[in-house]
Amino acid sequence: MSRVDSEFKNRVYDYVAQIPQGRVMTYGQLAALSGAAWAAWEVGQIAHTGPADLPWQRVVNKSGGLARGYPGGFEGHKKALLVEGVEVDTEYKVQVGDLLWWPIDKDQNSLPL
DNA sequence: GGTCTGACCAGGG
DNA sequence: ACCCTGGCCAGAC
Repeated sequence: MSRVDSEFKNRVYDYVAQIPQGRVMTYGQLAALSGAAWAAWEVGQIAHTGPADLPWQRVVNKSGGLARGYPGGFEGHKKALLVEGVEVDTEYKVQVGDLLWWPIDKDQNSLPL
């Protein structure tokens, strides 16, 4: 069995589904939370091949950069984010420092899962 | 079966 | 700040 099994995938799906509108998460973050910190790349593949009804536009890379392979390319990704009220600069990046979502409530220090 | 690529990341030069 | 490398894995040829 592979080290990145369907369990990992399902966790990624769960986390992505829980990202609130207007916030973002990173690939590495999702990978680490799902139990495979080295599998950030896998998360990208999962995003590419996974269910289209999940808000993949809320997933960006560590620098806030958008995804090449998003349907419609950078433009498509940018548009999808703008609809949600997320500002995207001319370099196709978002302010990840302000918008990054973390499933742990920092104030209450509790886990929603 | 080997080899290459990829919606990535961290570290070193 | 840039470019390169190693890491690890799944899919496509």
